[in-house]
Amino acid sequence: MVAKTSKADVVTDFRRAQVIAAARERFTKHGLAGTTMDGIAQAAGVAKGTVYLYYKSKEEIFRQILDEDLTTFHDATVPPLRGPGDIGQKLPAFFLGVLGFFDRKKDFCEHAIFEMGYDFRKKAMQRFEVVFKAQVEAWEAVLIEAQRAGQVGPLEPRATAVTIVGAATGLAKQRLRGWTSGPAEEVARQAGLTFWKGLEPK
Amino acid sequence: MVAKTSKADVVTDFRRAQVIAAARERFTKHGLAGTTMDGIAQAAGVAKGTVYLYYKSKEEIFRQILDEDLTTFHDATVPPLRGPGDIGQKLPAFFLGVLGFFDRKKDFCEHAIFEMGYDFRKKAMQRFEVVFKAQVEAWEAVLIEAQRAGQVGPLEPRATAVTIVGAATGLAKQRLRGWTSGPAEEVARQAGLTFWKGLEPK
Amino acid sequence: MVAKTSKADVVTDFRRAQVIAAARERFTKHGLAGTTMDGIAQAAGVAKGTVYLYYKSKEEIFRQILDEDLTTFHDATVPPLRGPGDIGQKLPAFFLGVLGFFDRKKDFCEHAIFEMGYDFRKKAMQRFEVVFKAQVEAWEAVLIEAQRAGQVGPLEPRATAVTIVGAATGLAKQRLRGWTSGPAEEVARQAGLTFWKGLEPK
Amino acid sequence: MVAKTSKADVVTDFRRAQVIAAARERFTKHGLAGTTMDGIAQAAGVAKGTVYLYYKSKEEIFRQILDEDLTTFHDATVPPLRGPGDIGQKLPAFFLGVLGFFDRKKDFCEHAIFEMGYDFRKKAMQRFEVVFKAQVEAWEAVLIEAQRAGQVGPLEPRATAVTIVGAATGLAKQRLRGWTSGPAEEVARQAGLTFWKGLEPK
DNA sequence: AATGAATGAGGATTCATTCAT
DNA sequence: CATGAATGAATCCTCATTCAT
Repeated sequence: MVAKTSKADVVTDFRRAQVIAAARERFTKHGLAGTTMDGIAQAAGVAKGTVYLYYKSKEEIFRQILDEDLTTFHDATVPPLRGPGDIGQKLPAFFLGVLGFFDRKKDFCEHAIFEMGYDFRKKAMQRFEVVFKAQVEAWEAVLIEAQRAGQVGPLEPRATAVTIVGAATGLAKQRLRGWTSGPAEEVARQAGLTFWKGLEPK
Repeated sequence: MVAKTSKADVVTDFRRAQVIAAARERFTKHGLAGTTMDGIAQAAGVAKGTVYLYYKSKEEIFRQILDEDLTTFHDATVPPLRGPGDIGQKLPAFFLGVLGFFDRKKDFCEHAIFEMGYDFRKKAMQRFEVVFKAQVEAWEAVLIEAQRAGQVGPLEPRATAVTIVGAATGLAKQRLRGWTSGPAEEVARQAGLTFWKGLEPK
Repeated sequence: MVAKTSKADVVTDFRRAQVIAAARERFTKHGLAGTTMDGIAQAAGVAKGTVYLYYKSKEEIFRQILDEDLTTFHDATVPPLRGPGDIGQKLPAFFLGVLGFFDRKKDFCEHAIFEMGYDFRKKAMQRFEVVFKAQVEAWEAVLIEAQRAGQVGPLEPRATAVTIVGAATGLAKQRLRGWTSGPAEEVARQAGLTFWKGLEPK
Repeated sequence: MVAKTSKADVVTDFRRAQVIAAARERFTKHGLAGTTMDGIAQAAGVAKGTVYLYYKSKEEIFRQILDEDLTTFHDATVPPLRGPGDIGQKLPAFFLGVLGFFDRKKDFCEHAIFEMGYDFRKKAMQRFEVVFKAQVEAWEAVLIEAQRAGQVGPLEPRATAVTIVGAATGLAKQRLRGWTSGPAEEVARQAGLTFWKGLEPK
């Protein structure tokens, strides 16, 4: 039997997308605390009550946006590490993935990541953690493999993986703050080089 | 003649410290928005009105904590870069400074850095920016000098400085999240090595 | 096509009237400072938040009441002076207009006129001033015209106008205080006579 | 035995005067509600607690000022009516007394008279009432006497007295508002004339 | 399904008054 | 007597959530 998408489902999907888009815009502009359900409803062009038909609380809306973005983030950074290519290629690619994501989501992340309450953040961060851990593990695997192949020196793989991932998000955050301005590609290349070649003169 | 501290001054200092300590604890547990003046007062063991005798608003309390911490942060990370020592020493020292600061201020920074409202954050971030910029500039100077002395290869100093500073805060943030657990010294050493030696085999 | 009043408009009008009526009552009983939004809401039989749906602050409510009453006041006293009739008729009519207004608005005016805060009053008084000035000017015109027609003696029109207007409000205020009790008509007639005939024996 | 004024009494009197003077200034500038005990204490150059040593509440301070001023007001307006002189002299003299009082106390009255809360005003107004009633009665006596002597026409004495007193305070209030600016003497003379001669041509 | 009016708990801030020193 | 730190009740206003239409 063929999966059937009823008219109701279409409407529901449409409304949810409408609300999410509006909420993203508001969270972006005003932060989590500064965003009101009124604001979201208005931006979505529906009545406040309607928002509650599709999401049962402000938190749920926020969580969904976070979920979506984290999935995007994961997909942009982890799978490539599992593919072919040597570290010299994977380093800048990874940095670019991270920087690119934050550049694109700049608006939202600017507030979103940083503005949640206690319990709320705890849950949100667990989700972030999953992605970061996946990145660290992917890098760890890459480094172990590279060591086996003699492509890198005798560094501790776990610690190095953490350093790389930390550096990537650190750079991204600095870009969010506007402290680094060049094109993401150039920054990613440069950072990749620093890690790959080190600072020591040859 | 010796500077004289009146009894009133002592009490004032004591109360302010009391309030700041309490506020730090509350901001830590509940975030900026989640912290109430009632909560701060209670944690400080005084009446709500008393808090207002020493700070005229929640924002002022927050700002003071931020100021204190930023000064500490700056002093722990920038001056050492200006002192003697080669990059191989300065790298882990710098990482340790950053990690150590966030480890110690973990409580407060956890929320503080990331939770302020729109306009509010703008101002707060300008203060953070000052410290980060100072770090970047100090590193840039170190790298230029090192290049002149032939101690490092032909990397672009500014971009490299940004990478180092970004990496340091990135690592610190990961520790805040509990994603890296070892002693700060070890992490700093490891990260320093990665930057210094690079990943390439010799 | 006939102007259409939507149901929403009707409800809005009703609520606003409800709030204004309640506020009038509270201001009357407790004065401006002594009236709380809770009190107004309660008197209006709605929740506090509801009041804020229709007026965005206590001040706005107060201002609206003031505006309404000042318009009424102006219309009851100034236009008649511009119509036909000699001073002997206009005097008691004017007194009656002023007394009647304060009698009717007794409740509110009792406090309203006299109880606003510093800056606030300044603005409110400018509005009052407009009405009083209009009265004075209307009287001045009446007196000048009457002099031209030889109906009054050689008094200074401006000063006399001020005296008449001052006397009218003074009388009204005494009634508010309960110091004069007779019917407004009689008081107005009597005062009109005093001004018209003077105290001197013929 | 001679009344002895102990040193304590002198200090007490001094302090009370100090507080009253300061309070007058603050009430004048900021109104009743806008004046804080802190402000009064500061203006008096004593500590807040000290104010409470001499007056047990803000209301009591206010009441005392009112009492003082009302006594002044009474003495400036009522006794002269009982002295010799015809109505033609007493009218401008009375107007001048009223205007002069309000001119001098302008600062304080501006707020004081008009800003008290419900119960508070009730009491305050009873005191005002006493003075106004005394004025009305004094005028009534003057008019009755004058009628007996054939100096005025057949007007109703009570109503006329009310009109005169109302006019006087009305004029005074207009001056407080700044709507009449000339010298008090001239305004009083003018108003006296209007009442004495009436508006009718002779 | 959609609406948006109504709700009321919650929070920052003020200030008259008290009381230990 | 004098002080001024401490108190906490009181008030204005916001906004997430509900529910009758």
